[in-house]
Parts: sequence; structure tokens; C-alpha cells
Amino acid sequence: MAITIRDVAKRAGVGVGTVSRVLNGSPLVSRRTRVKVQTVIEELDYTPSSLARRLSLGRTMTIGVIAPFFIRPSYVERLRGVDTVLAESEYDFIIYNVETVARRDACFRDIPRQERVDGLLIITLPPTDEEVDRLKQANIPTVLVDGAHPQISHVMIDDVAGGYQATRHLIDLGHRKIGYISDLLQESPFGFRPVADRYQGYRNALADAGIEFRPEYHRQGELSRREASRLAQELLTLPDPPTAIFAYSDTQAFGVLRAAQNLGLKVPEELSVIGYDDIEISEFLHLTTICQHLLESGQRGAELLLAEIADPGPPQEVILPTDLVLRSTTAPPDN
Amino acid sequence: MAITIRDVAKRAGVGVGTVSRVLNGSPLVSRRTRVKVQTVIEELDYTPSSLARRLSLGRTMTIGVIAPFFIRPSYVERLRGVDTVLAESEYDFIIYNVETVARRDACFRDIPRQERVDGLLIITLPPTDEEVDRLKQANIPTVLVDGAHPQISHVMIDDVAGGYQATRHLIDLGHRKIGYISDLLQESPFGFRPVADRYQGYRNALADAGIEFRPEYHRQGELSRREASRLAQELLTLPDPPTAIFAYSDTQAFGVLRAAQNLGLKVPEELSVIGYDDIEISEFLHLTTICQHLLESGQRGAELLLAEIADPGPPQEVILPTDLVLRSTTAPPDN
DNA sequence: CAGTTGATTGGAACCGGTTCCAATCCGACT
DNA sequence: AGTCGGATTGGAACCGGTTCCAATCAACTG
Repeated sequence: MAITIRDVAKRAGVGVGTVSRVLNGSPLVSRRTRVKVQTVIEELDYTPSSLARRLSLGRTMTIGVIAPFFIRPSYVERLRGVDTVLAESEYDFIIYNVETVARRDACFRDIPRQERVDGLLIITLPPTDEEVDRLKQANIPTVLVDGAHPQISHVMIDDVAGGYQATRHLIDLGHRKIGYISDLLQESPFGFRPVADRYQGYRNALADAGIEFRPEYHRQGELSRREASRLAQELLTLPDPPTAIFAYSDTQAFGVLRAAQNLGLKVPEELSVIGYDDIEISEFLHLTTICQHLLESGQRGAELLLAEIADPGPPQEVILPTDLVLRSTTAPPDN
Repeated sequence: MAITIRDVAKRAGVGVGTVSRVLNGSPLVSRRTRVKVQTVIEELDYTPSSLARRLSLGRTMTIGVIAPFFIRPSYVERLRGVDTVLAESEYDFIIYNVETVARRDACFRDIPRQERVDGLLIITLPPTDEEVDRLKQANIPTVLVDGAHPQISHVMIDDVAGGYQATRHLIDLGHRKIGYISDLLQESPFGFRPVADRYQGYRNALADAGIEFRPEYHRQGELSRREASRLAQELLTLPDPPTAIFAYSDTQAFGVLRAAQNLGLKVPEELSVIGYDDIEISEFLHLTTICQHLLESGQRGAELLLAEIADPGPPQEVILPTDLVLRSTTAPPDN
């Protein structure tokens, strides 16, 4: 059916090796032969089978990206960072979207085997030590984005600092009663690291300011606007409600804003709200938040991975800072 | 290095054909042999090379998805629809993100060749007739999502109807001065079909209601909030400004809302705004809009493609309706 | 008991590239 | 003229699966 390298070789009156050399720009071909072969290639409209090439080379020219909930804005922005780098490379990438634990386990189990990808980018999901061993053993270059592990290159976001920064900002404004609405801390099926870290930052900031932590000010729930809104409503109807709320993500912050609206509370006069992520829509909604350079995290991760594929070396670590983005949802408390 | 089927065959004392049969669950293997081979497979922790399997089968087990601007919310939702279907299948998918014309052309030129994918899903981008020929010739199953072509299966959204519906809603509320902010109609580098169709719907609705089209009420610009906001500002500062604005996308509608806010216009009392898409955030912002079932479009497209790969047939057409979603940004005009 | 049948099996050929080794060619040197 | 070395080339072997064909074997038939 399709034209093969042997057809080209026959027609050009040369060996298959020579055609292969021409295709790959080897210098070991005379000018005359090169031209002759190229002419035939054009005549036959021949394109090499990437499948055969891959088998022969033992490389898939594909990078796997394991990302949870890839529709969530923050993951989309990281993926876009990955895309900007990989689009420039010769690698394709496959997204493995993880929304269930079963799928997570299946990805970690199956992808390292069966040489489907030349490298793996894992976003936010923390692999177990056992899984890291498996990756090492399968000798598949891997980079964690928004994660950390001593044996694997990673792009780490300092979420303890970010959580501290957010809380500190509220404290600096004069708030003492600061609520925190977070993703599930314990029962989270995926054990996302940032969840614990931001919480730690929150606690540290309170402690440093000599503010006692009030458990009733900390609410946890599934990461969604609706759920965050419900939790905020609970917080704001306490006998002694907080004057400021720090939300684990911008998405949840929007839920908080909705709750405030429902209760007729003015933001920021009667309630300060700060989010985390700085997703695209946050600017539009004037949300004060913590920017964690989502796009850049994807870019840096992809760059690390390409470098590691090209030239394996010891694990690298990149730490990205977080920045406070001041907008209009925070202000000093009303007295 | 890695364990191959021949190692397994040798160790189990059988032929490679038999091992292959066991791997693929062929019934042409005796119970005893099957068990023996499976034991050896477990002992050696053998996993077949998908690369070799693909070459041998002549199938890549991969589907390519060409999507423009995949970070835009509407594309993300379509992609998620694609993902829900493909994750259940044995196919991986590669996203080819198109943000430039050069990249668009490169995708259409290169992907059909070199058997990289078993099927192609093209989102919104309209292929030229020539490109369709190439696809047909390369015999690569293709489905258009949010597109239409007589020779290719597609999931079509009736954007003329959608544009009509949006405009009609405003007319029904009593508006006669209706602005339209759209994506670039002529100079758009990609020639997106929905752009022309929604505009047509707008024009038809005006005509049917006996309202004269006023060119100064139609503004075009790059699809972004900022640009839409600028255009809306222009519209709203006309000597005789519109009382309602229909925006080509929800994202642009947000820009319109911003402009209204800047000008101190109350929505919906002093200005009605309707968007298009019904992306996730729109509900939160109470935006009245046209729902075009983004997720479903991706699902249906992926289903069509899988069916076509499994069993090629004549081009299928799926038409998805659009629905008016009433929220709080439209109301009768102020008198 | 020879012949036939069906189930099971081994392994060569194949998919379409890459790569390595040996062979050939040609000009240069002695 | 004979020898040598570098440039160029042909093609077998290989990557690791799948598949088809021929061979084997046990059971069944008449």
C-alpha cells in the first residue's frame, strides 16, 4: 500500500541505508546521490513511517503528562506552559487526565511500562516512594511540576510561603479574625501536597503574629465554588464571624464572594477576601490573590524534562516564588 | 535489556506465536499452555512493547486532536468532553494546540502523513477542500467538532439559530437598539465558521423584527475581554447608544460588563447583556447566555470518530441545538 | 488399522525504519 | 604500476511484536 523506504531505494537505484542517510541528513552521502534520492522522494511523495522509525530508534517521541482535573483553570494554565515548550520541540504530548483514584493508580502503574512515552511530567500529584522506584527502574525521565521528591527533578512552588504571604497580608491590614477555607486536608484521595503547605503557612503566619488559631475558622471542603460558598456561609454566620477569609484557590474565593453577596456583606469593607493562584479571570473580578506563576511552572517543568531526556543527570530542583497581587477584595477591617 | 516476547517463549518452552496468542487472548491455545505462559510472564514481569505492537498492527492507538487556543474556556470544555469518551477507550490522544496560522498549516500538512494517529478530531478550525482531499486520500478517519463539511463526519452547532435566539431574546424584551460585539468577521486568520453564522443569526433576527441593521452597532475585535471592553465602551458612548449588547462569546460579554461598570451603567436596568457559550464561570457571574453544549460536542465528536475508526462508513452529521439560559444580565429596556 | 479431522503449536516472514560492517571506488603516494 | 586510505555505498541484521502456514498429535471414522 504505502510507499516504503525500499521502494524509494529501488527506484533511485541505491540501497536502503543510503535513503535512510539522506532522510536523516547524514554527511556520509555524496551530493549527487543525495539529489537523486531527494528527487525520487518527491516524485513518490514519500513520507517515512514514524511508527517504524520509533521502533527502530526505541523512542516514542512522545511525552506523557499526568494531570488531575485538567479542566480546572489552574491546571489548564500549567498545561499551556507545557505546551508552549513542547510545541517547539519534536515531541508530542499525551494528557492523562486523572479524576479518580483508580485512574491515578492505573496511570502510575501502566505508563512507565510498555515504553509508551519517552518522558513523564506529573502535575501536582505526589507519587509514592514505590512508584518513584518503579519510574527509576523503568529508566523513564520524569519531572514533577508543583511537587517535590529528592530523587526526581521537580518544579516546586513554595506554598508554605504563599500561605504565609496571604495570611500575613490580612494581618498587616489589621485583621485578627481570619478564616481559612481549604481543600480537604486529610481525606483528600490524592494527598495533594499544596493543601498541607498552604495550611501550614496560614498557621505559621497566625503564630508569628501572636494570633491564636481558632479551629472553627478553618473549614475544609471539596474544591468547588459551590462548596466554598457553603463553607463561607457557615463561617460568616458564626456568632463571632471572621473579618477576613483566605481561600485555598481563586475558584473557592469566588465562592466566598458569592456567600458574602448572599449575606449582604460588602467586600472589602465588611469582609476581606484573598484567593490563591491568580488565574486569568481573577483580574477581571478584582480579586486580591497570591500569584503562583502557573504558566511558568509548566514551562520550567517541560524544559527540565527535555534536558533530562537529552542528557540524564542528577535530579534538579526549581523553586518558584509566590507573589502577592493586590486588587480590591482586601482592606482594613471595619471597626 | 528489556524482556521480549522471545525471552518469554524460550523460558516457557513454546513458540513466540503461542505467547502472542496468550497475550491477545486468542482461543487457539490450550488451557495448560496458557497457564504455563502466563506464569512465565508474571515471573519475568514482562510487558509487551507497545511500540512494536503498533508497528506490527499498523495502528498507533492514538488520536490527534487539533484545537485552536486550547486554553480558552470553551475549547477546554469541548476537550473535556473528548477526554471523557477517549479515557474509556484504548486510545490515547494528542492535543495539537494551534495559535498561529503557520502552526495550523503545519498540522494539516504533516499529521495526515506519517501515520502518527489513527484518527483526527478537528475542533472549530475549518479545513480547506484541498486539505479534506488529503485526509481522504491518506485514509485517515476524521471528525469535525463545531464544523461542517459534506465529506466528513461532523458535530455541528447551529450558530445561526443561536445568534438568532440571543438577538430575539433581546427583541422580545423590548429592545430595538441592539449592539453586537463579535470576533473578527473578515480578517480572521482562521476563518472560524461560527463567527459568520452568529452574525447571520443576529442579522436575521433584526430583519424578522423589522429592525434596521445599524453598522455602527456592530463592532469586531480580537476575542478577548480587554478588547471587547474597549469596543463596548465605543458602543456605549455613541450619541445614540444601544440599550442591549449581544456578545459573540461569554468572555467578551464579561468585557462588556466591565465597560458598563466603568461607565457607571447598571446591568440589566440600563444595559442588557447576553453572551454565548455558557462556560462554567458564567453561572457565577449571572450572565444570560446561549448554551451550546460544549462538553457534549466533544463527546459526540469522539464517539463519531471511534465509530468511524472501528467501522468506516459514510459521513455522519450530528447537529446540536443551542439553548437560551436566562440569568440576570438582561431585562426590558429602561424608558 | 489406515485415513480423516480438528485442535494446538512452532517459527518464518513481515511491518518499515536504522545501523553497522564489509565492499567498492577513487585519487594520492612511493 | 602497486599500495594505501578516505569517501561512499549496499544490504543484512535488528528493533519486538503479529500472523499465517505447515507440522504435529490425539481422537474419531469406517
